[in-house]
Amino acid sequence: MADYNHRETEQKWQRFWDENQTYRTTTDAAGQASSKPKFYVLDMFPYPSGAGLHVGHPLGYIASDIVSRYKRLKGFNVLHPMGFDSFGLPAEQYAIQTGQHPAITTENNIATYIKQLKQIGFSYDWSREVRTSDPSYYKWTQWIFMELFNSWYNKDTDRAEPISTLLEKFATNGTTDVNAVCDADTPAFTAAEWNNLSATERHAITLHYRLTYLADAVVNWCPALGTVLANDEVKDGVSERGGYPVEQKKMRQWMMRITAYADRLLTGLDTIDWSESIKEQQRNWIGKSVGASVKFALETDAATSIEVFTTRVDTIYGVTFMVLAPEHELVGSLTTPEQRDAVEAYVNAAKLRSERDRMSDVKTVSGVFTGSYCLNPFSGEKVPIWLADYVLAGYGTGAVMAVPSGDQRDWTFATHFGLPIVAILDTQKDVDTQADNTKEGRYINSGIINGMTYKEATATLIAWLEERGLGSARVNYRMRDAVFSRQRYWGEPVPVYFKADANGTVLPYLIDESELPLELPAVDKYLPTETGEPPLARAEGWKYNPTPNPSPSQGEGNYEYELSTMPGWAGSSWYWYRYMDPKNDSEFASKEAIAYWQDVDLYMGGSEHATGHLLYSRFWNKFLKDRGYVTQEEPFKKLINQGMIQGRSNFAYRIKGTGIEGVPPVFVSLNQINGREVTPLHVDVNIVENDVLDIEAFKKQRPDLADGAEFITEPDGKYVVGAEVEKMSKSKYNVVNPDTVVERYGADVLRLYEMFLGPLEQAKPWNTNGIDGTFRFIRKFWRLFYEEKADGTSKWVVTDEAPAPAELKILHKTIKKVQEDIDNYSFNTSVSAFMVCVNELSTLKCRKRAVLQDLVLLLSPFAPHITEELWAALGNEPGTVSSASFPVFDPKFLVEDAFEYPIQINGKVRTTISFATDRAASEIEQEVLANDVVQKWLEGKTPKKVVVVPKRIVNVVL
RNA sequence: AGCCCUGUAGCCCAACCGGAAGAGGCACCAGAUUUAGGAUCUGGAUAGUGUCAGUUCGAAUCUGACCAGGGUUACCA
Repeated sequence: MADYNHRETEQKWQRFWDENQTYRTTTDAAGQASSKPKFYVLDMFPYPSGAGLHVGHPLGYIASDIVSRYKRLKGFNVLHPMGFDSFGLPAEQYAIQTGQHPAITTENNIATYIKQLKQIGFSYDWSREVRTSDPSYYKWTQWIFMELFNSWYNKDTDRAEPISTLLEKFATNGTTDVNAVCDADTPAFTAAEWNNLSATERHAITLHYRLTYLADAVVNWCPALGTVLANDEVKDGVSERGGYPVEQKKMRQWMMRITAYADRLLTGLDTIDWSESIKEQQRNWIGKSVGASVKFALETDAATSIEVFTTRVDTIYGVTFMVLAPEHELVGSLTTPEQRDAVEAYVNAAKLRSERDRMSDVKTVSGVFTGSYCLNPFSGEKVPIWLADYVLAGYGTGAVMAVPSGDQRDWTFATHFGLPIVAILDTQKDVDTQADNTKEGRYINSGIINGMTYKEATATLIAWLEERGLGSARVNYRMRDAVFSRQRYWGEPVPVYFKADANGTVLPYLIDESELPLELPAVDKYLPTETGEPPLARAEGWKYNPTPNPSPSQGEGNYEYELSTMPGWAGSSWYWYRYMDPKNDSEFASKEAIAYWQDVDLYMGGSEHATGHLLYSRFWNKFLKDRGYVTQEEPFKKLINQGMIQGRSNFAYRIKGTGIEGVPPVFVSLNQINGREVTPLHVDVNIVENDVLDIEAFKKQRPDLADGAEFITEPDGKYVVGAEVEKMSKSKYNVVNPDTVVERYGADVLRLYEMFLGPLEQAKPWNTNGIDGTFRFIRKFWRLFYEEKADGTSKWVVTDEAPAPAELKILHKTIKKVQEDIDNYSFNTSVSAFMVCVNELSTLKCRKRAVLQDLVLLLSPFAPHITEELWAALGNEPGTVSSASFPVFDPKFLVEDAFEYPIQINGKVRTTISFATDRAASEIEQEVLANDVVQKWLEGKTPKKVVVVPKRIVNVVL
């Protein structure tokens, strides 16, 4: 064997692993899975985009693969799968442009992905691969949808229950005992009333309770994409994908009652090991506010009142005006004839302002008086009612009791329109210059709460309100129910059809479970129809005919299916269970498999899913738990967000005034610019090495820029480029493809180098400059085993000699460090620990099998190919390095007899003295003070204090 | 505007519960080897930890304020 050949070796082992299914995880459904403890390592579901992987994508995969391999060596039964979230917009957009079926595009993209992933040597159990767009997978996504449809949320038991328990309650006691999360306009009725209803009437009522339901919702409609978007798919008023404008539109949509779980989604965060920033983002998204709702009756109509939500009911005596959202339903009836023109103008202007305008313009104060008044329930004072667009129709009740002395927005509004400002706490300061939202002090100008503290006042006011039916304590959430419909083709069909009863009322019904999966039909085009219906309306003859066959003569059958499809997050909200039992055709995963694997121990992925996927998955998981299908309340115990890998762009500098009409371009090297006016132009980072440009390659690649160009180089003839960190993207010519790196340096080097770049969770730029270091490391490691001879051949030099203490010390120091680092997900430091180890063993010329074999095992999670090769060369069964045992750290090899103490005088090191590690501090102190150097510094004085820290330092304080 | 993360050699990064600022890598310089380049080996130089205070015998580490960069949310009553 000559010098290490990574191409040959890596391909050999990748083939071996494939053929021998080395990483196949066996959990047999019988439950006797394995006596080993389980460990589930999961990477976030990738969407297989057409561009393939760039060098930033594998970062998290490498880290999770290291953990997987490490845990296997540590005796765990590891589940480490990979699959594809393969429904989605890009394939569909491509289909619209080219007419190619998205399934074909998706298939091709996945093939590229798998090829790239396999090249990096990941230990995925590919036999468990799943794809959300596969009918055998989405059968179960549809099944879960059906379960949601067949469930309601019982607030008394605080969990989801089958709809049957609700029907029982209706039949025995009507709505009296029902404490459910349901629509706002749900009617109340008695058991007798219920029992007299027709089947369709009953069905209509249950629709108010189901965890997925149809509603006319104001949605984010994106005309360019032809679909609605969830709130988390809209960024800055434009679509996250594509950046198209989004407008508000009322449409009939399937909704998910995630708000039923708001509180559990919030409290569950305290039980999981996720980064504080992600948890905080989820908390903000859920947006729980504890407060009260209060009714303000109208001055002219005591029967009608405006309800507000407030978190500071204690400030109610400071209310000097009321503000409604321009969309508020009472606006019309509240407006007096004198104000009508002004109000209408304002409401219309607000309607025209897009979400985006509103957001970009938060400074301008605007509003209009309706002319009407309501009454403060406590003081009975007249409160003028205004409209302003700083009040959001969608939050709380769309109305705010304005307390200018305590709330800055109210203060700004009051000041602008000359409304009164009344202080209500004796500690409030300068309410003439700004609002003061303190809760300290005692109330003034405040009727029944004068002299009370915040706590006393709040309790008193709420009790008073509840007694009179004028309000109550209330919790409000910012989070809304999630829109579940997408007017798209490439997604899961919703297993619902619509049927009219004798009176012509059309209601949704689930298809029969035996008919799952409801497969996506073929269509002639992937666009909405001319009448604006979703693409599925184009499917010829796509109608529901329940089995056994209905009689069409009676008007049965040929029912319309739901034409919208599910959103991207549907398939990814439960996929980790499918990996547990991916081929199961009778359940989404067997009870035994779920009981064994339970939950994900380590979840690796980007933080961009903070409020989308990670919230929806927790929601569905809680639902499945409630219904008894899964065992854990939270799906992902530990979450790590790998940092984004940014691009590092390179620039060539063209002197201004050159490269235009007849003037040939002149490029000047970075250090030769000397204040000249230059235009920086991106150059492909792949033709730059250590910031030196390959001029010939540049000319060839960009004749448009460099044809006939002159290059002013450094004195040594090199053209040095500039560099800047930017997002990795094609347009910036800074994309580095992992395939290129693997070809040149090998997968092991890529893996090591990606980890070596820096802390996993930190964002960092990709810079190929440093990769030579890890490349040298791998070869140096190889040379511990094979020595190169003068004639260029290599010789196996490992011996069976007993290792020396110094060698064992190096080994065990490394075992300890690597183990601790992996446990802390600090992979950059373990790579350098390996470098130290190999450097030290090389210096000692250590060839001992007892040391080197353990080192091979230690390194195998990071560099699986070379270690597999050496493991076999050491005489072990080929292909078994991943099923061996991790070397055991033994502290006895690290024991030191003596420690060289730095001796400080007043914090400055003046000398060092060696002491046995078991010397008592008092003895050390005496000897230190007797030391010549110390005596010299003492100058005969007695030290104030002597600090002796065992095995660290001695400090003599004068 | 709020919250979170990060500031250590030319660059990427280490330094545990405060204990001699440097482990590792890149780049750079010198030497050895080599026909040359590459590769390899040996040796070397460079920072006082973003700024200012505080706590301490002792601060890169803890606290506070500020500055810079990145992320995230955004009128939530």
